[in-house]
Amino acid sequence: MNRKITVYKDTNCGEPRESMVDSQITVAGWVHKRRDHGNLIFIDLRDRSGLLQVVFNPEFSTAAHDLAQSLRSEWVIQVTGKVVSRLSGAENPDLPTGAVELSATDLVILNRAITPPFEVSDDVEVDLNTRLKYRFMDLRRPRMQEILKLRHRVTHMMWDYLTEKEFTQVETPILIKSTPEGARDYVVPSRVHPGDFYALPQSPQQLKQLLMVSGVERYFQIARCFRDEDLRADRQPEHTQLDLEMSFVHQDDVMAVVEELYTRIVKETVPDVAVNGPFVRLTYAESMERFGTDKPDIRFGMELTTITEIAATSDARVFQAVASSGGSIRGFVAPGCGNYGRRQTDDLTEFAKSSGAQGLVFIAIDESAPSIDALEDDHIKSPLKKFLSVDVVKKIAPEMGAGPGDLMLIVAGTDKLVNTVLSNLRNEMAKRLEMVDRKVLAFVWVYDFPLFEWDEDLKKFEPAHHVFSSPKSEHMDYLDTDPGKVIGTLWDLVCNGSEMGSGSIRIHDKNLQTRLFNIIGYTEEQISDRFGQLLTAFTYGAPPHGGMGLGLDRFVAILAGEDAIREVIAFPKTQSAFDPLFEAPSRIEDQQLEDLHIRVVMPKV
RNA sequence: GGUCCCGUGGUGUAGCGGCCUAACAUGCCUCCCUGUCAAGGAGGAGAUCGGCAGUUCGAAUCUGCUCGGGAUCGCCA
Repeated sequence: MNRKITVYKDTNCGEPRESMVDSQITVAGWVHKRRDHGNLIFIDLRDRSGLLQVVFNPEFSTAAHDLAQSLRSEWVIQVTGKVVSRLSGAENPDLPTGAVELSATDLVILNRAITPPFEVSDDVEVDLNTRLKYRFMDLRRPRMQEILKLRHRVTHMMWDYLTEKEFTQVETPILIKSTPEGARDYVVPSRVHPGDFYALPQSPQQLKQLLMVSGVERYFQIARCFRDEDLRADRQPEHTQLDLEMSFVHQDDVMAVVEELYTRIVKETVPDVAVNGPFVRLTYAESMERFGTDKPDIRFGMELTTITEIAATSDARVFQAVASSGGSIRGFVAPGCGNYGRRQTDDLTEFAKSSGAQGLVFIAIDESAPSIDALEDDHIKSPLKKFLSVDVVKKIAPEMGAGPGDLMLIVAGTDKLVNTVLSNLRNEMAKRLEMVDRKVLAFVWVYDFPLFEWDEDLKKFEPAHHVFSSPKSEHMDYLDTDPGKVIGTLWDLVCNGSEMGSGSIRIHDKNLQTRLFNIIGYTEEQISDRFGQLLTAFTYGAPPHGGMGLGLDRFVAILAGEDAIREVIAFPKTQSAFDPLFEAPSRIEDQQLEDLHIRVVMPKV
């Protein structure tokens, strides 16, 4: 053993094995646990590689043993000694190093620690505020170390793979210009230009398109993006995305790159998780029809069925009214839930209402029913039973694919509402019925999104995705006649029901881009102020190009099996966008404000 | 901005109108202990129950407001 990792240690705690018995080693790390037997002291020493049991025995070194008595949790020490086999029967099979231990001859205390706020261990549940306030301690936990390493591996593979594919990484500025559409900007005052502000980028969108005009051809960046919007489990004010853009490509070229990259990452980082290949492809229309959402979780069935016409033939007023007003009646089958009691169905109704539904219609088919054909009145349970004849149920059930013992869940209303409610309800039922296989990653490309969405409140078209996406060439005519019908060359990558990223083929023509801005109601002034640089660039020879922005935090969270992205971010913020460790945001000095030409006006209480 | 859940020694929980001058586990401190690894044994310190106001003879326990955390709707091109 003649190696040296650093001046402080030549071996990592997690390394010693039987084969190293009799070697003289020096390790350094944190006191994980001490067990003091008086004349014999055991220390579990921890570094990032794992745990090693160190024994202080006065027979080998009284000095080290005496000093070891003072050791406490989380002290930082350096120990030299000999690797020895453990006494027979004293091995610890739970520890990779459990067959051996370090018989200490020298102990150096590198630093002491006050009593930690919580134990550095995976099995203690600690209040989130405390964890974040002491994030430096929280990150010592093996699980958090593992996540940090996982995240590193993912970004490393992105660099490697994209480099292999001849992408160039380019950094774009963090101080850019506010373009106040979409999310709220984080804003930075300028000292040099009184009254003027920079904004932090919501994404490097315009910059990467400019890089395409610059002839970079293949660009990527692990880019930080900022949005001043309310937080969620899967949303932080700053998040990281894999941003990439390619010239001379069509949709399939971009998808191929991302699909290969993501598949490779999943296979290498979480080999025990199954990933579907090739990724499923669904048009937006098909996804909405079958799942009621543009981010379908396809790990389970329970797909939606439309029964507007059949349901309208029943005596149920709700159904008749919705059908005649152009709404839809849709539902899905919860298999084996025909025996749900009042409490369970009430619960589901409540859930549906919380998603915006007026109500939830369910039809339960008793499992004693011999078949749907032989269905009798007694076999049916439903709040609308009075209005649903056996004949109507006999038509609805086969249409929806329900059999004896099943529960049909039906919602009526506007298309949008029905889809929202049913897709939420479908995910909820999958959770309740434990139909979700956590060892599966089901990737879906959802493509052919409409370019615009009609905003009922503002009475105008809004970009459904973003303003730079190219309309399908065959839909150009609709731009003037019926913008709502225009399909864009834009797509999302979805995994297990969450959006992992979105991409599109961009517009590279000034006139077309201007037409789109006009459709969503931007004035000439707004266009030149916010997008002038891009439009100008387009007049100097812009190649056709397209690309994607892919959420890194969500991807790592999915790989790690975490629900909240804050678990995969080293220093995240709380739901009120506060950092308990630094206590940011905070007041600044009056002098700073003065330098920035800023006066603070506090809100009235 | 709305709705819901949570807030008790360092940490995690119990208590949910008087039995609480607040319990348990763990951590912490002192002492004992040569084979432990959830070490063990003996002893000890430590919270007025997020804050404020109210109801009540009496509040950790009920009510209102407020602060903080979380989930979610709005929002997030």
